[in-house]
Amino acid sequence: MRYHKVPDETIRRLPVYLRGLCSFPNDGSRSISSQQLAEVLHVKSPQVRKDLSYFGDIGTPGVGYDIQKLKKHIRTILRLNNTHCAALIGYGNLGAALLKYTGFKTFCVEISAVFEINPRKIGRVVQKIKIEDVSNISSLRKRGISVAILAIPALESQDVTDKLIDAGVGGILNFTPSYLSAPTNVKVVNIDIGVSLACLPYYLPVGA
Amino acid sequence: MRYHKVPDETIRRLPVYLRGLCSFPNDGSRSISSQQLAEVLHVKSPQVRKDLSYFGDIGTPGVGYDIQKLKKHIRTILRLNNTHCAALIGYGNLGAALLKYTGFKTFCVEISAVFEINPRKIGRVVQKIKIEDVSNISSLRKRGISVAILAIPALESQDVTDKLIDAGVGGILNFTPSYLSAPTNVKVVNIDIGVSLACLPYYLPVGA
DNA sequence: GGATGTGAATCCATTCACAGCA
DNA sequence: TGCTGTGAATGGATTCACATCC
Repeated sequence: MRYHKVPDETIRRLPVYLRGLCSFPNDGSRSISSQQLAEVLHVKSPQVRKDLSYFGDIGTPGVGYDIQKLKKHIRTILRLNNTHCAALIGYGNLGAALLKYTGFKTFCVEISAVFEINPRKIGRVVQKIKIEDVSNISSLRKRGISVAILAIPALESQDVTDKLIDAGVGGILNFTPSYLSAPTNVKVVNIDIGVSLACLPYYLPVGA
Repeated sequence: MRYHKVPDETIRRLPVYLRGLCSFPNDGSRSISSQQLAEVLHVKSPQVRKDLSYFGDIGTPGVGYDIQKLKKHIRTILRLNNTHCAALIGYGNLGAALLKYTGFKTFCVEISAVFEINPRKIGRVVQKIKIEDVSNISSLRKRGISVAILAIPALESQDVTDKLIDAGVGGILNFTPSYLSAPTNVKVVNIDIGVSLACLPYYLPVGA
């Protein structure tokens, strides 16, 4: 296929496809069509085909996609072949929940370091991980950790972000309600829980 | 302004604008321009203007937007004038964190009921709320609760969703990694934590 | 002068429709 | 025949540029 910039939206759907494939019976047929996959995930089949086509000819015309090969292919694209270690910044209510969250396993991502500002929490061992002072963030580069999850109060978010960037972190999952300023080579994905909830009442039928 | 369908993206930005306005000094100038607001929130100023223009002439040419009036206006649009009560389904790690989450206050949304499947948790009182059996979900309609937060395992998600819809819930914030089938008059907003994290490695510089 | 509100233009993503291959 | 891969068409949302109004 000729060169095309891969849309962010496509990248975002690849993990969804991967999870869909993982939940597929491994024993039965070895192949799956774009239509079958689309049906399970509630997306359109041309979307699946176009998304995958950005990365070369992965499927077989007349047959479909080999399930195992497709899984491997998506993992390779997303760089999820070998386990990624992530740093969790902030061990408050949300941080603690994220540390126990099991939904990262499918994607071979694992939280392997936890940082805190609160001195009372530093040094505690949680889920076999010793909570470190945020000043230790600078050690992330030599520890090979380049992904971070930010679950701290908004006020400190930019300070800590700067530290993360200094430490060579290239991807940040931001749970704070702040815009994080970062260079273009650092990817920030925002999850704004408050905003997501605040949208709902708008859609309620009038009178409810 | 003539009739135009309001894009979902616009609705999603309104809470962001609202939060931005709330953090603005209340004492100083009474007005704010689209440019000032855009700067704080890191969006483009024509975007702010177009978003707001969907709802009539809110601003004053040559002056800007009256901060207090704009806040009130956005709250009215989003139906956030009076406090909305929300039901939390699932008191696991994530559910517990969400119950303590303080980021809903800005938007006048408050969790006022908690439901669980696990009998060991039912009856416990957390944050002054007594955890109820999921079978009680049917009581939501007469309790005037029409928004729900779903933080349960994927397996049960559709079953519980059906219960919520039966109970008249019109908006669901879905933290499960499943597609929820719902009628068009029920709004589902998805937060897929695993997928959001799984996207990050793709953007890392090669070799990292 | 200065900032809004908005049609027009642009950009981006989704969907279609079909050529080409197994 | 059946399904992929893809250029073309469509559909939406963002951005521009300017007429309009305080």
